[in-house]
Amino acid sequence: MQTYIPPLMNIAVDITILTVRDDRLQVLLVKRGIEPHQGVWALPGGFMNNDETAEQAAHRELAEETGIPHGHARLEPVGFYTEPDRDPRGRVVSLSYMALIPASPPTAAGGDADDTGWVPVAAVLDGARTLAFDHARLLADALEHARALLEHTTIATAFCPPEFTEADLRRVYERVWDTELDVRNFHRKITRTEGFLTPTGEKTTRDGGRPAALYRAGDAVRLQPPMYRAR
Amino acid sequence: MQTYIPPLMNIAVDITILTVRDDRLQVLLVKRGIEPHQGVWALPGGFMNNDETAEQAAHRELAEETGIPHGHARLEPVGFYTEPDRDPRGRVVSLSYMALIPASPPTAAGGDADDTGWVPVAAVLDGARTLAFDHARLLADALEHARALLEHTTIATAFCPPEFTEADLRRVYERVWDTELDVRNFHRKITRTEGFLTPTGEKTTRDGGRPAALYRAGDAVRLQPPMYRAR
DNA sequence: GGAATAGTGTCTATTAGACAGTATGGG
DNA sequence: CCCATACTGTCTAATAGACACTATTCC
Repeated sequence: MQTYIPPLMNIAVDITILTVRDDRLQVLLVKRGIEPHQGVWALPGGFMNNDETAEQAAHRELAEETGIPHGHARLEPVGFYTEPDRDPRGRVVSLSYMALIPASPPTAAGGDADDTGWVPVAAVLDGARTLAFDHARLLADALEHARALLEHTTIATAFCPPEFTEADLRRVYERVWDTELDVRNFHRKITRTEGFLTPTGEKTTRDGGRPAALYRAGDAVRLQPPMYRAR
Repeated sequence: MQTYIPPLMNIAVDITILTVRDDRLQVLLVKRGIEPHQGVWALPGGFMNNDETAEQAAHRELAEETGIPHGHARLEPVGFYTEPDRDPRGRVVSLSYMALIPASPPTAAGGDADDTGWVPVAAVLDGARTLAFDHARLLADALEHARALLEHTTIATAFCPPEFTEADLRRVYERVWDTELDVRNFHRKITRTEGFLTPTGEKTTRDGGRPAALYRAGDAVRLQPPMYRAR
């Protein structure tokens, strides 16, 4: 029996960064600077180096391409993509991560603002905006993953700034699930789930309208029982 | 700017095959024939070839190592494992799949029976049985994935033979979740969930005891509302 | 007082959880 | 009749779903 030499392949990490901006769910994209698909929008990402984990690679690429500093996004693994012909350069397997971040962070503190932008997720899903490679599928899968996480975990607070109101949190659910929720039932659910919210005692200041109570994310990670999407 | 050459790596697929045998949850393992970890039990798997997807590679390795024919196991992707030092031979990224199969299939129709065996999952989790590489972690993650799938999908029928009884299905839940379920509440849940079960009209024949009605898996994939594990 | 936003209470319907007795077959 | 296994009904508790009014602040 002769020695078997296993094939070598490139491994990429691709990251779907989602946020709620302008009351719409948006995804952070970068314009590709090189072929293939030069000038086409794509998910941020890149090849994994030999001395790093996939998660470290994802954080590094995020910092390089979009200016999101290491550790500012809590990355959730989504899945892997292995079709042999998914990259015209040759065999590339992609590992996909997803993160939810609050609206309006510095989107390009280290990246190039011209080549980094928020795009409404709906524009990609309905085909109005084409992405490079199979990134539209990565995005769709990441979105479904995010939707499921909102049901079973308290991760929605990761979409919000450190201090947020009930309405902020509700808008996250509504825009990610693309639905409208009953204000009163939502209130009951999030306030009666132990550890979901920690009241700060502070209130918003604003022009017009009653000030809203501010909350911080609580300790709970699981949402049990879950928050249901439309049956 | 000089041309960037991305690192090349080996990609392995590893498969966690679970079944309920002898009223215990068991996992299909193979004894490694080569270094590293020669003679140690490991999950079936191997390196991905250049012209196949990860799922095709998983089916191929299953057939080669365990005799489970291509397509006889419905493979569910679980996740990826990328720590740089997880394989002493060098950089190997593993893609993990899981499948649930009925008890007592031919375990080694194409594999070597001496090197293929069922091991109680509990023996691995409690440390009584050591696995090669980080396969104990892959198994633990795959098990958690299976447990969650049982909650939200009708996949438990995949553990059962084509025709099965309520008791068969209940034992699957009980052994995967490692819990005891109330017979009556379980009956209500599975019979009132549209599309979970299709009655065949047949009954078991057996020595002693009332014959049980036989069912086939229904059309439904999602279990909505879910079947809850202990709160 | 008007505009804008925040914050809740109640009734009903569905489902889960707890619980024990009857039914059917073989010997 | 005894044994073994299958099958099911009811009451209660928890939670989701539907629904509308009051509260607070700014102008």
